[in-house]
Amino acid sequence: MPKFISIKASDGLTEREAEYLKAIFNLELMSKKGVVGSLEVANFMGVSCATASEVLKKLYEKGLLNREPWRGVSFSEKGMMEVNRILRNHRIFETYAYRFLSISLEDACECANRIELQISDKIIDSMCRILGHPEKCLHNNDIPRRISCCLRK
Amino acid sequence: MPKFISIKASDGLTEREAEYLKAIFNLELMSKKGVVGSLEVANFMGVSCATASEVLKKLYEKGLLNREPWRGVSFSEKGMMEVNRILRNHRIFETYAYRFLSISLEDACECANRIELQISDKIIDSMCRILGHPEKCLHNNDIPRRISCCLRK
DNA sequence: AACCTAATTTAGGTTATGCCTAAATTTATC
DNA sequence: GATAAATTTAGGCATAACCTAAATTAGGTT
Repeated sequence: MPKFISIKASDGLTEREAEYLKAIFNLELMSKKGVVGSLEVANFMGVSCATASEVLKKLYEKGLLNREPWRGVSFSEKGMMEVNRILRNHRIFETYAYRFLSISLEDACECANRIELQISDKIIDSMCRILGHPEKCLHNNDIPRRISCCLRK
Repeated sequence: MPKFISIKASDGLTEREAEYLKAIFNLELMSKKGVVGSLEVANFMGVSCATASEVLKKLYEKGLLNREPWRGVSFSEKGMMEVNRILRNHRIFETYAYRFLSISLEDACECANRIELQISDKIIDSMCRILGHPEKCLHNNDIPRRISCCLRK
């Protein structure tokens, strides 16, 4: 009879895996080929190629990435949704903290990084509504919408 | 040259260790003896005595608990500060989410549990100020103060 | 004082994450 | 077609969180 129920991270994604997803997202933006290789990920994350390769394989096995071995990875439908959810959480929270809690840009961003995986959809949607469903964050990046929240005509 | 700096949890406390700290806090409140034993912790956390004992020892080694072997543990100065910080974060966030984000009590509490370790002092202090430095949370528990924030005369 | 029991601790083992180096493999280029 | 660069596999290591089984200790009983 455990009286204490432990809280799990989102979707069986570890903190670290989420960081890799964000790395891949950034690299995909910059890259000309439509695909991201393990070396790029390794450099970005500061780990060895072997490690990067393993992680990419694992994220593929979790259905978050498409993978052509020896060529590279790209986001699957599911992976794109996941990374969008994380980016949305980050950017809405950051914007809210800046505008309503008088937190500096850097501090807001730093804290967003730490909670973006754990914070609940309901809270982000509420912040989003209060902010008027903004399209851009403070760094002028797009804020992904959630359909059930952002029905801005 | 890592371009990505990973975010660490507070004070080298793992998520799980923080849960144990909160368990000990609750048990200390309820207990008549001034000390909490491994069996109590084990039951509360839903783990074996052996596991509880190990964790208590580790938290002692980290300076968060006083420990009299074969008798039990209590909070050290440092441990009390840590658990107060966590409770403060939880209770301020929860109250803010309920009052300003129209989140239900249960949802607010559930999310507070997930972010209480990661959220920054600055954000909690800001929420605290906006709430007018409340003394009690929604469950009518005391909200620990931070000196630099809550100078309520 | 010796005993017994219940609580506690130690010892040794398991699984999963996240990393590594070194060795193989494939792709691409000259 | 050889060779260099990128990628992957194989095998290892450390740490977190657990476990069971075996010791150890404290406290109450006779």
